[in-house]
This record gives sequence, C-alpha cells and structure tokens, in this order.
Amino acid sequence: MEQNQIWDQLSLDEEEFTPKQKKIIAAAVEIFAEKGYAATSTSEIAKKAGVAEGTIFRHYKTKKELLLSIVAPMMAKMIAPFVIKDISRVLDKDYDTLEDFLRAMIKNREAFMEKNMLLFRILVQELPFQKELQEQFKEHIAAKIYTRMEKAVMHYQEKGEIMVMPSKTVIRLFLSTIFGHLMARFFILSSEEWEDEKEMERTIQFLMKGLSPDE
Amino acid sequence: MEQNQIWDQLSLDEEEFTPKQKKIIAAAVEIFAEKGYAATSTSEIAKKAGVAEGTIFRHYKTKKELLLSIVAPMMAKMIAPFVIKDISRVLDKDYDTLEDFLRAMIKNREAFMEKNMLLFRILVQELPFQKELQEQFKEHIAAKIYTRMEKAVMHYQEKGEIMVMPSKTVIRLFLSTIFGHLMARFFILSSEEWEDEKEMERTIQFLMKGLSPDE
Amino acid sequence: MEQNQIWDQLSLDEEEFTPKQKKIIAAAVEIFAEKGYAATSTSEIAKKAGVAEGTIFRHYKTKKELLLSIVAPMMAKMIAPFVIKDISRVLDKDYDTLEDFLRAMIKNREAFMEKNMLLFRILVQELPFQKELQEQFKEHIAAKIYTRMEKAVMHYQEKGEIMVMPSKTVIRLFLSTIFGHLMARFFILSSEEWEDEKEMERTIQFLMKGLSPDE
Amino acid sequence: MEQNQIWDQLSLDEEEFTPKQKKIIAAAVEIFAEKGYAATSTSEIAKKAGVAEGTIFRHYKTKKELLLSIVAPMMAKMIAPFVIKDISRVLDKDYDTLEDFLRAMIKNREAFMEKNMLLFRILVQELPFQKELQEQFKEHIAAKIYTRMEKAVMHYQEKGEIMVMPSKTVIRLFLSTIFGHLMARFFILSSEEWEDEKEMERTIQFLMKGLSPDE
DNA sequence: GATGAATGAGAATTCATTCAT
DNA sequence: TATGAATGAATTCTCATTCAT
Repeated sequence: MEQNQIWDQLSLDEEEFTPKQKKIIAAAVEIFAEKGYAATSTSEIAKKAGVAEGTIFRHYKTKKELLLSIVAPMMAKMIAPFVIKDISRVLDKDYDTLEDFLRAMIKNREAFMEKNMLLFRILVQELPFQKELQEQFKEHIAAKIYTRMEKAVMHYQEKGEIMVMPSKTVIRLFLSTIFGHLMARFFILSSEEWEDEKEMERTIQFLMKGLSPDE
Repeated sequence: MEQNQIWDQLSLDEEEFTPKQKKIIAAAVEIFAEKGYAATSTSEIAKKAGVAEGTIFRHYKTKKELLLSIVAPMMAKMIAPFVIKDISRVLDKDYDTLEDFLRAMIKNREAFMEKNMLLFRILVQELPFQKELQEQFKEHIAAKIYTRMEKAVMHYQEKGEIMVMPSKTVIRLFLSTIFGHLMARFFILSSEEWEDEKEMERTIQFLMKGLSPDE
Repeated sequence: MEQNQIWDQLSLDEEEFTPKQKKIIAAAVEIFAEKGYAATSTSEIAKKAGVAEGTIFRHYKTKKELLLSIVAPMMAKMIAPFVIKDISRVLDKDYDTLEDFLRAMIKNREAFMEKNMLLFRILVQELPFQKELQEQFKEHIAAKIYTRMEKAVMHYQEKGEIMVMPSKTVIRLFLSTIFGHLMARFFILSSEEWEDEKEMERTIQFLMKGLSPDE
Repeated sequence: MEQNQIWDQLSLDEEEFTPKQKKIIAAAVEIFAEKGYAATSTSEIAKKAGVAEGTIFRHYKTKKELLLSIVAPMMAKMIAPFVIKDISRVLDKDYDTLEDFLRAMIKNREAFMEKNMLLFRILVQELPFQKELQEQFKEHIAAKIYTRMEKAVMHYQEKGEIMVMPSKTVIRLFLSTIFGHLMARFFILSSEEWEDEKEMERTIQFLMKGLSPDE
C-alpha cells in the first residue's frame, strides 16, 4: 500500500506534520498491520521510514503513543457517518425504506474500509490487548454508534419493517452480518471469489428477511 | 480460570506430560489469552507456572513452539463435531428441520466455547500474526468445516428450507451470525445483559427467516 | 598490552570508529587472545571496554561478526609484504643472494609479529574452528603467499642457491622453519632464553644449508 | 572416524569402562576435535553418544574433567617412544647414523599421528586455553622429550653429524621441521597432494643438511 | 549405573528510550 | 528538527550440573 493512501486514511495532510513524521506514521501503519504492535520494533519502523531511531521519539514520547496517535483519529472517522450531517441523511430522513437504509449503510462501510483497511486491521487486532483502545472504543465509538443505531432500529420498528425485539439484539444481528460481510470481502476472499454487487444484495436480503416482522 | 479447566480444554491428561509441563501450559494459556503471544515473556510464564525459566525450554525448543503446541490441538478439537459421529447426528439424520439443526449447532458451539474460551481467544487473536496458524487453519479447519457445511446447506436447500443461493454465501451469512452470537455472549456482554435461551431463539429465528426461500 | 598498540595493529585510526567502538575492539582482541573466542562472553568484553553490553551489538550484529571484523583486516595485513612494493624489494630485485632474502624475510615477519602478536594468536587459535576464517585464509592469504613464494623459490633455484625440488616442498620446509622460529621467540621462550641476533643467524644458516643444492 | 579407532587411540579397552562411558569418550573426542572444547555442549556429547545427559556427570564430575581424562593419557602416549624401551632403540644404540635416527623418528611420529589424529588435534587446539594442559605438557611432556632429545643431539654432535650449536636451537629447528611435516601431511594437504615416501626423504635430507657441520 | 526432568546462572541479543551534538 | 551513539533492562535461549527415581 502506498503512503499516499495511508495518508489519505488519516486525512492528516492539513495538520502540521513534518515530512519525516509522515513517513514514520506511514511506516508504522504498515508494520503494525502486518506484524502487530507488540511484535514491531521502533527500529524497524525507523528503518522503513528512512529516519533515525531518535526521530520517532522526538514526535512521540513512547511507542504506545505512536500507536494511539494512529488509531485514535481513525476511530473518530469510524463514527463520522453516525454523528455528522451524514447521519441525517443515513438515519433520519432520506432513507424511507429499510432496504435503502441498509444499502446505504453497507456501501458507506465498504467505502470506509476501502480507505482504511490497514488502520481498521490494526484497530481490530490491537483492541483485545490495549486497554486504552478498549476504553476509547467503548466510550466514544460503541456508545455513540449504539445510540444512533438504536434510534434507527426503533424508527424502522415503528414503521413495521423490523420485528419487535430488543434493539440490542437487532443491532447485534445487524452488526454481525455487516462485520462478516466486510471481513469476507476485505480480508478473507480474493476479489475473484467475490461478486461485489450480488453479495451486497444477498446480504441486504438476508438482513431484511431475517429482521422482518412475522406476518 | 482454574488449571483443571484449561487442562480439560486440551484434553491431554492421558498423554505423558510432566506436572511442571502441565503448569507451564496452563500458565501460558492464561497469559497468552490476556496479553497476546508477542507481549508475553517466557519469564512471566515461568513465574506464573512456578517453574524455572529453563524448564520451559526443556519441553519446547522455542516460545513459538509452545504457542503452537497449545493452539494446534485445540484446532483439531474445533472440527471434531464436523468430522466424527457427531456429524451424522448434527448434519445428516436426526435433524429433520433446519430449525433443529441450527439449534443443535448453536448449542454445540456454545458448549465448545464454554470449555475452550481462552484457547479460542488465543486462536482468534494470533491468527492474524502467525503464518503457521493460518496455514494449519486453512488446510485443516476451514477446508473441512466448509466441506461439511456445504453438504448441510445443499441438503436443506433441497428440502426447500434454505433459499437458492451459492452455498458459499449461505455459509458466510451463517457463520457471521454464529460468530457474532458467540462473541456477544462470551466476550462482549456480561451475563446479566444476556438472556441465554431467548437470545438463542432470536438468533435461530433470524437465521431461519433470513435464509428462507422467498415464497 | 596497551590499547594504542592494538590499535596500531589494526591501523584503523583513520576510519570512522566511535571511541567506544575502539575500546570494544581493543578489549575483544585482548580477551579473545587470552581465552579464545568461544570462551569469551560479550559481557566480559563490555566490562573490560567500559561500555554497555548493548553497545557492542550496535556496532556488530553478532559476536562472530566482531571476531571477523578483527581478524579479517589483519589477514590482509599479513600478506602486505607479499603483494605491495615490499615484494619488489623482498622478492625481486634487491636481494641478490638467498641469504639476504631470508634475513629480510625473517626480520620482516618478526617486525610483523611484534606489532600483531595478539591478533596473530587469535588467528592461529581460531583458524581450526571458524569455517569463515578458513575460507578467507585459503582464498586470500594462502593462495597469494604461495604464488609469490613459488616465484622466489624458482628464482633462487635458477640461481643455483636452492636445490631442485618441488617448490611446494621448499615452501613447506621454509614456512615450517619460520613459523617455528616465530613461535619459539614470541610464544614459547622468554626473552632471556632467546638471543635474538644469534638465533636468527642460526635459522638462516639452517635454511640455507638445508635447502642448498647437493654439490 | 569410527569408534574402534578412537578407542584404540586411548588404548583403554582393558580398564573398567562401561559401554556407555566408552561411547561418551568416543563422542567427546570427535566433537571436541571438530568444534573445540568451549564450543561443545555436554548435551551434544550425550546425544551423539546415545546416553542421557546425566550419565556423563556420573563418570566425570565436570566437563573439564572429561576433557582432561581424554587428553592426559594421550600425552602420556606421546612420550612413550622417548621413555620406554623404544628409547634404547631410537635414541641409543641401533641408529648409528643420524639419517637412520631421523627416519625412525619421523616414521614413528607418523605412525603415532595416524592413530591419534583426533586426540592430537584436541591437544594442539586446547593447549593455548587450558592452563592444566599447559602445565601437564610442560612438566611431563616437554621436559621429558627435551631431556632425551638433548642426549641424542649431543650424541650426534660428538659423532660429528650435527654442527656445534646450542642443543636447544637444534631441537627447535628439528621439532619445527617435524611438526611442519606432520601438519602438512595430516591436516593441510590431501593424500593426492602428498607423496609419502618422497616427502619423508626430502624432510630427512633437509634436516641432515641443515644441521650438518660446516666442513 | 543410568536416566532425564529440573534448575538457575549466564549467554547472546533486542529494544524502547535518552541525550549530546 | 533530526541524528545516531549509547544505554541498561529485559528477552529468548543455552548449558553445566544436580537429584529423585
């Protein structure tokens, strides 16, 4: 993966980053994703970034700070569609039918993954180990997403498109399916094995039917 | 988690293991599960096991060999229900209806998780990093499970209980849902938040409806 | 032996070596010479050099690399008199008589040993164990020295000062005598037991007569 | 090299050695000769000998004791020709001429090397490192050999076959030549490169002429 | 006598971090 | 800001040796 792309993922161009710092982040993202945080040495990052070992610690007090500085902003981006104007579009008005909503949701998440694959990988891989990430994730991500999702679920339940069931359960089933869809597409299956449009429709139909009220 | 339980997980009592060796494995399982393989030091394992550090290396040439010696047999156990007599029970004869099949499957996997939580955690956590595990997993686990599942899917498709759809997709949707179910129950939600019977029924209903043929 | 002298042996002053690195080399030379490579620990070297153990590995990836970095350049120096201008002086023109040649040779080797005793000791001691050294020695040292010596032998054979005999044998006899001379002087006998000038003349006479043509 | 031969070298069959002990010695000799004492681990010896690690220490309190138990008796054998009846044959009566004496000496040493190559190698390789060996060597070997040699030198000087020169020097020149001869034959040159009979004659001639009195 | 599990001291090497330049 | 030499604690692993069986 080229630097540009990683950089795009963090969308940090505008902020004041020295060129060296950018290289450090790019290198760290790649190696963290491949070998995991704990198995990555700062010297390896420095070498790949083409900077001196000390330079990393000029910008980040510790190795862990480097990790967090990488993952934290991507967590923020993860919830973007749930909190900003997008939300009005995705969750409130535009999507009259559940089907439209689901399709928009999946497409949105696919687009996100396309841009953030490595970062997402790091997040998923390190979440079990890094207490700090877990807390950030619970407080800022899970909670917010859950709140918004709950609204949407209740909305479509009122409209009679989702069966009556605790929203917690609906969200669990929904997220399992989406997560499985994304994993299959981005991490497990090769592109030849995956017919994008068709699989998306199948996932949508599965969710629609699975969540539909009993007649 | 007590040693006995871990031991039970590996079901290795019968083989010739030194008492010290058993302690080493028990300690390693716990710490690997909690902090991850890379972040676990052999000295930590030794201390927890109440053993000299050298003793670990008398039994396992390297730290990685210790990891593999722990995870490999549990992978074998993972597919047991898919390959032995159970399979006849689960996949072939007894379960006339899809619902029975799903219920049996979920219960079976829940029982498995109950006994193998830590080991399963290690497997899931290390799979992204350990090439050896990935290969073992692909060759011995994924392939076998997939083959058996495919049979079952086609069986219920013929019976008209599952819609016509590539079995690969059915399996993906099915496994996503099961995996999500197990993660929620064992790793995410506390026991108070989880009504076992009800959630199981909801998962089953979701799968049944989601996979049912369009009338 | 003082550092300066060792340093002089390697004649590496000019190259960019950290002061610490120089200390490491000096310490390593002394201990390797005394106890042998295998019996020398890096911690011992570090202590003697007044350096942290990690510092050694900043400059040399492995302990063996340290050994080679010490012995390799001295092997180069060993053949200097056989390949550079000295050769013209020693082997080609100036030394009309065999006696002059032998005397120059022995004096030259004695001077070399005076400066490189420790390094020479390491070379001789480790040669039986280190495959890398053996190869370097065969390819770069033995081959070159042999080639030049062969020329000189044939030269003096043509002049009738050395008997007709395979040059390989002459060289063997010659080197045995020189080596024995140097060992006696530098490693076996104390200075009181050794009358420098006289022993040199005796060695020369022994060689002259031993190699002289039958009348 | 086969065990029998090594065993023959030590000529220890008669003494009470358990079969395991014999295997240990045989294995140790081979590995010590190849990798050196310091670089050889007792576990390696045990494995090669096909015994348990502990067994070695049942017979030898320490690893060093094992080394000494191997080298010491071979040192004794080294001087055999100088101390027992052989001596009368070699040094006193039979050999009227220097030439006969030299030829007998070289042949004897060649025969010795043929039987004791590995042990000799160990001795030479470890002598620089093992103080105990050095002392044993100086006291028991060097001293005795020197004494006997001195007698012989004086004998042939009186007969006018060796020039007048300190016997110490004669011995040095003589041993250098013999040692070089043996090294070339046994350790440096391959058998195709070495014409046994001829090289022996050349060595003898070289010594004879080199040591002969000036007319 | 023989075993081999166990030990703990120490080996080589790694690594995050510091600091003078 | 950037460097990279230096550090020392920690890490993986080795090894001679012990000891209960």
